Amino acid sequence: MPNVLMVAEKPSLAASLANILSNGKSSSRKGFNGACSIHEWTGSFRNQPAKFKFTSVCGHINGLDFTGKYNSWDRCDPCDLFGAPTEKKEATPKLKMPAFLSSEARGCEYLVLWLDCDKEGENICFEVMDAVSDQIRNIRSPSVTYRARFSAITDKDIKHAMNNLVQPNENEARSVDARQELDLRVGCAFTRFQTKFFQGKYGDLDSSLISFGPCQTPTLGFCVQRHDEIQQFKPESFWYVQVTIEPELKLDWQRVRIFEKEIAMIFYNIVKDQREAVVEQVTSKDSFKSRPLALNTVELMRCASAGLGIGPHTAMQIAEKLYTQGYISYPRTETTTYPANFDLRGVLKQFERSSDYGEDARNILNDFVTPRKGTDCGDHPPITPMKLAHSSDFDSDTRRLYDFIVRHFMGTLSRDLKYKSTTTTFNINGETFTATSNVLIDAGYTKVMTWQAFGKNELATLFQVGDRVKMKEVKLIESQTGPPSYLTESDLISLMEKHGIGTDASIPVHINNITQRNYVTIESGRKLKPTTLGIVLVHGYQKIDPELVLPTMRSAVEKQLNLIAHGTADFRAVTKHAIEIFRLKFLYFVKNIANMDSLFEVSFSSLAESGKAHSRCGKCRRYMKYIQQKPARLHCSHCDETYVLPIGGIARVYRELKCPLDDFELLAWSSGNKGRSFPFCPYCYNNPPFNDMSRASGCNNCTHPTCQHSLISLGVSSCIECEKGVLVLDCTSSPKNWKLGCNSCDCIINIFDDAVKVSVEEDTCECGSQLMTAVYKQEKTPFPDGITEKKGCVFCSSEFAPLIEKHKAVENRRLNSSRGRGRGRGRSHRGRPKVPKDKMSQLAAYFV
DNA sequence: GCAAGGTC
Repeated sequence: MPNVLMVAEKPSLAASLANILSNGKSSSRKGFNGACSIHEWTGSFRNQPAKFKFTSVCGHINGLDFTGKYNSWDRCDPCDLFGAPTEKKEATPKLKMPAFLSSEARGCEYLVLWLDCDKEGENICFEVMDAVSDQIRNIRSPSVTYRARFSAITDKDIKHAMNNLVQPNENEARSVDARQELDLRVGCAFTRFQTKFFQGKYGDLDSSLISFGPCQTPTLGFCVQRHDEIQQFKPESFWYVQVTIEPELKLDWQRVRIFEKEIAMIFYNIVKDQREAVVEQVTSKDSFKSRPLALNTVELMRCASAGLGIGPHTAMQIAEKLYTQGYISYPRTETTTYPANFDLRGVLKQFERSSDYGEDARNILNDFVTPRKGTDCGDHPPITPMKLAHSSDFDSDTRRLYDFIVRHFMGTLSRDLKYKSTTTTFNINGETFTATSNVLIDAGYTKVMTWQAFGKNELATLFQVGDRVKMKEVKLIESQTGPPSYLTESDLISLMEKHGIGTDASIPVHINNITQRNYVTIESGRKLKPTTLGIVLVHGYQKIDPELVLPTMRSAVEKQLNLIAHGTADFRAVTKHAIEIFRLKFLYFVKNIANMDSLFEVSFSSLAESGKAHSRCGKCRRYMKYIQQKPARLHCSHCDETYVLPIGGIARVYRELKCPLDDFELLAWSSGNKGRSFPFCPYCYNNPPFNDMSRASGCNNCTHPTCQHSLISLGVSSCIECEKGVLVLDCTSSPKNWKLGCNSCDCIINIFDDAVKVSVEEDTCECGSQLMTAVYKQEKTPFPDGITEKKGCVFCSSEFAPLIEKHKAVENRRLNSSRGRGRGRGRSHRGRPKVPKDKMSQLAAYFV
């Protein structure tokens, strides 16, 4: 019997598709990666009996990244990224997706791809084929691999797809490859360039990363555009005639308002001395407010933000949780219409006995209305409740979001809100005024969606044509137009959706990004207010190349990519062309960065004027400034050079000692009390002097043969906790505290408390460690017979044992040492490197 | 330390 492997885009879909195709007769087991399940049954394939295996991936198997040095910010020019080699890497290594798929494909003859029917899904099809090609022969053959095309997760649609299998569309898949490549190259090049440029110049930038992206930047652009409208807004005065009649009712003027005072005065004079208003016309009409469409992701995010004050990122996290706990259906969908066979009543019935929703649910069941027809995007059914929850099941936000989903669902099955609108027209000496009265006829869906309830404004009196109504007061009122408010998050989501910026799944990510990067802040009412940094960036792009921030940029790129998807253009040609355009844009941006910089200059303070004098520069001997804001840096304003410092912790001046190589004053970095610490030279830290010393190294990694702070002078033994580290004597807080610190991991061993001097000797113990000497004052010596100085091994000498803090770890090492010794000595990077005989020739070889 | 797109 042939074996057929079928793969869906996510575990939940594999389960429901298997259930449909097996008529509920599949058996399930968990896959070895812990995330995916396999559903198996026997059925028929191409008119013969076959064994089916249905499993899934978790989205993309691979992601795109640069190779080797192109991932380093320091080892390549951002401009090189437009031509740098790239490679596919496992998107989530811990899922072991390729290995999992390959293992499940063993023994299978056929592959049927049930990935989502969009371009990303088509791309994942080829990722899956690639992953199983070592198990299934001729994977590219149209009689081996099939593609199921389905537009709804219904019995009928899925079985129809199974009976009408087609082939995966390579063009669509390639268009996604092109998008990935373009986004990677453009995003990383711009991000690295502008981050380095501005961080190297300004001390008070409140962002450790100044990112650029084809989605996040236009998203920020929307927020800044509104900010600009507010800034440019000029209030205008206007006037209107306000008539109050008896009984107390203010009428609406047909001219609404007039922007010239003199003209407004003319109308005021016409009306002001009148005593009566004559009713000219009374018209009534029935009006409706539509019940909502079934709920999709974007609408859920909009409502959560605008109605519940829950941001889209959080809203989706909560929805995800509600989904995995079985309270709601799958929360990521664009579809706003219920499938034909959806058991709407069945869902409602679950709420019949609820104290919160019972009465409404029963009313709706008794007066069932067919829901409105929305759009079927062929992905997932709309978001609906799946089972009744008790309010004690959830925290406050979860409860509110669940309540919204339940009420929205019931709202879609309710009647429209119906009301009667009556407009009365008054004539006052030739000027027309009106009064409108709305009378509720049927609250409809607002009975459940109470926040949309109808604000009544029924008139106390009903008028008839010909009535003469007594006027109480006439006023000429002056007012001013007001500026628009900042963009609400809900407005922003709508704008992104309209311009095709991001997808339902990535919209919250982009909004989150621009807040995390300090480009916008979220104000009350979830309004997005751009920060100085956000404003300056967008204005800068507008000065240099407005297309970089235009919302149409994304759709223009999509248009190019669609040429690939439709097979009308070659993948290589389109990608090459698009990359070249952005490369030129990048070069132009770099060349004209001064235009953006002039805006930064006004808003931020330069490194030279921020920070405080700290330690001396080795080149000019002047004091450099210490900028503590992240990322911490030293800046020499005379040499106009910036040196980055270790992340976190503090870097203090280390006894005014100097690096023998470059004359820079040494600093002692410390991550905090009892934490890691080491001395370092700020110049060497940024520009490693030796080939075997990597960037961002302290003196404890320096192979200078004679400097008293180097690894050569102070290294004691290989680390007891990690593979490649060396324990180095750390004197930075001596004589208060002596310790051995690993130059690679976090391992710290406190030694020789109260000693006045500790040193590392030239000779070694038989265990391979360097011998050490500890000197104490007479009154504090721990050694017997009043001896104040002793030489020995921190691991082997019995009189040292009580003076070493990390006994347990040390013991472990002892146990290991006999095993590890030979190995350790043989490897040059382990243990303390031997001091070379000819120091000068060794030194010469080290210099780059 | 970078993008955007899937999804866990």
